[in-house]
Amino acid sequence: MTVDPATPPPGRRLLELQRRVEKFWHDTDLVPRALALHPDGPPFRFTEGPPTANGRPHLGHALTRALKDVPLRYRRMRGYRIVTPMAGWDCHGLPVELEIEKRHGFRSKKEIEAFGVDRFCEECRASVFEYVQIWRDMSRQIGYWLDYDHAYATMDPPFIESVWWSLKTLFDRGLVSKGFYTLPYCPRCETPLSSHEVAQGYKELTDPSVVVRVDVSPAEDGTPRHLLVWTTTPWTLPANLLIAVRKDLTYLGVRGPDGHEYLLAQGTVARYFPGSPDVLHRDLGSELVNLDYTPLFPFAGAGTGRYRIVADDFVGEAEGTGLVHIAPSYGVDDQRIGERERVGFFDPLDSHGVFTEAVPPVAGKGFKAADPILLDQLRAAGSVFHEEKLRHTYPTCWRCATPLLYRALDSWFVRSSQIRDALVRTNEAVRWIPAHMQHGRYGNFLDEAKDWALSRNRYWGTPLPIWRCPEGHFTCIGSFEELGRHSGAPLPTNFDPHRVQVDRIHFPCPACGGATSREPYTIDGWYDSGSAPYAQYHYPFEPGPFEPAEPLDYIGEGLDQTRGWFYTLHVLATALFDRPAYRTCLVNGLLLDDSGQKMSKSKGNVFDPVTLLEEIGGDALRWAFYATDYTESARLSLRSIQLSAQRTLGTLLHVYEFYRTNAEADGLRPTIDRPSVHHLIDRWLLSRLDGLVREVTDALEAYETHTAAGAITAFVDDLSTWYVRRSRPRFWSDEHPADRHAADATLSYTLWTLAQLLAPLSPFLAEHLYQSLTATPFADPHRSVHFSAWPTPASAGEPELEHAMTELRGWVEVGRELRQRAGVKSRFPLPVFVLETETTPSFLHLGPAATELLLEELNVREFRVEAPGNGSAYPTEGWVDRDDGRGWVARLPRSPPPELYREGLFREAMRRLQHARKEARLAFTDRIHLTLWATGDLANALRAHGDRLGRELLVEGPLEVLEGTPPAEALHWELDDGSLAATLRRVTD
RNA sequence: GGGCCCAUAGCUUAGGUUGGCUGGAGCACCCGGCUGAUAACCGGGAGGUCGUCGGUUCAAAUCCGACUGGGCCCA
Repeated sequence: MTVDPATPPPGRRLLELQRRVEKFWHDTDLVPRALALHPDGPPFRFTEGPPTANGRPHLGHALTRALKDVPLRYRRMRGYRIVTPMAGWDCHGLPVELEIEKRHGFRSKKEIEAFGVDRFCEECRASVFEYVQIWRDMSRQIGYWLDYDHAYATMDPPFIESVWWSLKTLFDRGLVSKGFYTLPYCPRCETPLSSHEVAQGYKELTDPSVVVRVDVSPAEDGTPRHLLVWTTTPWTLPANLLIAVRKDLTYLGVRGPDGHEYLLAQGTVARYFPGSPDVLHRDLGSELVNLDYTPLFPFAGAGTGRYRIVADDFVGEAEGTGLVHIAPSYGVDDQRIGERERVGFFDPLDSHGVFTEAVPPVAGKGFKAADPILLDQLRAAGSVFHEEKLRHTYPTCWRCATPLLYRALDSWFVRSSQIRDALVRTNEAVRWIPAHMQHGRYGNFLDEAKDWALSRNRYWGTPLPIWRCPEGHFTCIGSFEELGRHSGAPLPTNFDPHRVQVDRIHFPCPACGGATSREPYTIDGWYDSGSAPYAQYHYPFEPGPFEPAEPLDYIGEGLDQTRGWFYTLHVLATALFDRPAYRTCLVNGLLLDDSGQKMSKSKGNVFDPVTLLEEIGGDALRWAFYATDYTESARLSLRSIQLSAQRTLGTLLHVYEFYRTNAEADGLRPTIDRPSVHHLIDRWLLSRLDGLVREVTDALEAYETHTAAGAITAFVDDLSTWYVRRSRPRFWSDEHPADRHAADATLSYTLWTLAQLLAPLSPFLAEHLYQSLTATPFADPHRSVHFSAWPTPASAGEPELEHAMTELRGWVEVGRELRQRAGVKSRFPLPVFVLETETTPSFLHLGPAATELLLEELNVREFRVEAPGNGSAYPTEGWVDRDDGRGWVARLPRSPPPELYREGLFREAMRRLQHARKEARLAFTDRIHLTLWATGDLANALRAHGDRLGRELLVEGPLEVLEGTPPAEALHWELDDGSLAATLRRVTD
């Protein structure tokens, strides 16, 4: 057997073995068989958070999918039945509609309606799965095992019917109702959005920041007086109906440069009047209430015709002037105050956010475009007191990036605020990872749970199943059968509950008999995905694994789902079943690039996971994700990803290659049963291994993937750099076949166990290792690491042995340091290593084998422990020492005596000759003819150890060491003590 | 303005819940070694005000408070 001079790098080899493993899984149809394991095992309930398959996956999706996969694989190996590993896809909503709008160049709903809502929806349906193949490929490459052939889809009629069932259940409990609410509204999509949609779209924007002056009646002495009012949305000024102050704030009347008097809150004066301006008046806010002012833009039909100051506690001094302009149509507080003061609403924008004729100066202008025009007009009128630009985060539409506006609208709601106490209570039963989510970010959010804006004025979504008659009676429909019953004829068997079909259905109002029509809304797509735990099984219409009393055992998604899926699952589970939706919720942090910036398309710092996986493979990427605590945001660069693969997985592959090379040479079979071992280092390794099994088990029980990976990394390092390095000669020694067998069995058993521990973490490498350690790799479709049971520790381990070994390794380090200081290479044996101490080193209790290990590692002939105080026996010239100041002094001679020096020289020569063998591409077993030329001490050294040299280099016939001039074709080396030359020829039989 | 999280070497980080000997690793760097794993391996060196300030304590990276910086969320 020859050594392959061009072994590919670990990254490449990981990818190659992944392909081999994938082929095996594919050819044997292994994945579905693995997913169906343990049909009688205890259930482990899980629901896949459905991604939207009409967009490409990004790296964050790969992260979440890898992390979600680990507990599922682990539980399966522990004998659980996963209920159920069903993939799922989110199909409805604006993202899909937008793609179709783009395709046709539509810019408004009018164009969609002209095109035909039914055709539009058909195109939406057809495009939903545009990228599903890329998603499946990505999931396969990252090793995220789900049943993709039987995935649920939120647009499937059975899914929708379950959603209708849940809506009706909530409706009957009074938790779904219609009202006038101030909502974030996208003028481009012409629909309101929910708070969790808004959360996705905050952006840095620059807006005008303006303080306008509003006239009030002059002071008694005739000095003109003005209120100072701050706004960043000048376009709302035409809709102003009131100005608010806070009762308990002090307001000052300050003399301006023009001599006029300006009113503003005391705490804000410094912001607009530098120095110490004249204070003409001092009033409490309560004294200003009911003061009339002259509106900046008085428009017919607006308000009550009287413009006045009111009081409200939401006013503060932190920003602006402490006087707040109130436009009841355009803000949550504005609406509340407007309703309280009974001034009505004035909303001069149409559904596109364009001003109507009600505001002539800007009629036909979009609300944002109106800002500069209105400002010009105010400047011309002398009403602008102060202006600047303000950079702040402002909500934009999460899909089309249009700035949103808050406006009061008629819409349908889930009254989640009514069940706030229950939401808080059920959250107490959730185990959040990280734990601070429970009462931190998520808990705080629940404490202030607002009503959930449910209806969308859109087309492609689950239609709201509520019909209304002219009298205003609402009928909520909870099943297709019920709808058929109401309409007097059963629905067709292929009934599709989307618009427009469902809009065509009318029936007599059960209350008054009037003709009903469906409320023309679709619902928030987050309601669909929040329904997945029951709707994926068409609950309650078909028998299935869903049990109303049982939360999911586990879900996992990114932090961005706090107000998204985590929330809608929770609201629906609490409202419908009075329990949490999930017992354990894994929340992973965001991905940042190597400079700590959030990865986003606009910054151009995103990795395409598909390309990345093609290059480095799933295990390498997964291992990069395990490098840090996933609950915190992770910095990733291409380099860091490649490195983390190299470190543990690459080293492990090398260890396996080492094992395989030796085992193959000897025709040995791997041992997968735990060997009974006697050799010290074998016992040490198996004790370490038992400890590792415990550590990894504990970590995976606690969902601490990174801790499990870290423990494996540390173990692989010990395995490679101590066990294998220290045991190497045992693997090819013919002198002690029993010992050789023990080493072999220990290593193969260890690799076998490692394969199982790695199965949840790096499923491809684990399978490769496992298969390679069987007699017939990739041959038996019923053998897979992913069918195997999770390993259990075979013993309590030998902690004192592990501890003593650690100490021994510490003395090795000290010894090496001394060697380095003495300037003696490891190849030159030294006579003794002395430890001066009162305490017996613990490794001495392990018997002679431990000392032997130390002697070999340090290449010294004797280890001696002496009582302190013998220091005088070691004159400083001949010795180097290290005193740790705590009663331990280590000593080493500065140089070897002549005989040992010659042995070192001999080993120097050996090493070069062995290298030459390899260069000549000889197999370990090839015998050679060898002639040497050497000078000086070197020649003596070679002659003195000629037998050994001949034996180890497999020299046939007599070994000659000549003096004089070697032939030109000989190999040639210059050593410290003379030159060496050799001719070397393979014996051809 | 409010909330949550984070801050340890140039970079990635362990340790922190339970305060205690000289704060561990890996990558990169410099020097050296090894050679039946070879695009691998081993040792040594240099590199740390453990973000800043204050408090508790015999003793603080660790506990408490404030601040600064970063990230995320909300208003």
